[in-house]
Amino acid sequence: MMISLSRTALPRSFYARPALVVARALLGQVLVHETDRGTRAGIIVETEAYLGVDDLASHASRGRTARTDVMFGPPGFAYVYLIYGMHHCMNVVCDRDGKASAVLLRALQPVHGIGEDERTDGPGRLTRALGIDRGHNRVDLCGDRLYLVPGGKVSPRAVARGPRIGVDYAGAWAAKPFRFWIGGNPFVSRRSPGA
DNA sequence: CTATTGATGGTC
DNA sequence: ACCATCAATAGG
Repeated sequence: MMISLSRTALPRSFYARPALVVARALLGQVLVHETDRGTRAGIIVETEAYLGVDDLASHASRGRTARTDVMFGPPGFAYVYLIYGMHHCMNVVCDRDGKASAVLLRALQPVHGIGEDERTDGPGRLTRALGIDRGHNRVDLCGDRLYLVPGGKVSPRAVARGPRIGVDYAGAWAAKPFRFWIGGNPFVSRRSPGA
């Protein structure tokens, strides 16, 4: 099966919008990674929006550091970091240059190059299944190794929302419904009601 | 089935 | 000291 070429990748203008808009729009799109060992791809079925320096759940709220620098830059780049010493999380930088917002990719529906028994629900499993690690930090998603291509339409009725996972420390920001998933899709993480 | 815990390392 | 996590294990 042939997977789309990079020239069909979503343009930078797709990412140059507020994180909440991009988080919703990412549902149904296809994440593609061209690895040395072949192409791996999956449909995005769960995301979380991180809004900027005021969002206490966002790494950007601690200021611009070597780690968070990419979030403050132009949209359409990957922000990949290691969490709990073991798992990588992949984010997509969005909004305009200078606005530190991003969307965390939390779950995929396997499309190509992913093992039958391999799970893709949860941000750590997602990156492992696609072979994404810290070396992909700052990668341009408008390039030809790691990018997104358009997928099928997701009905607005199918989109579910809820609070983000694991951000209880973020005060009032923790309760805001900034997580999006495709209701009824069996590949969303099991902490998503209606999954 | 749910709840708890241990592994593990970069960031600040 | 703190985590945008996961898998294994213990408990009901």
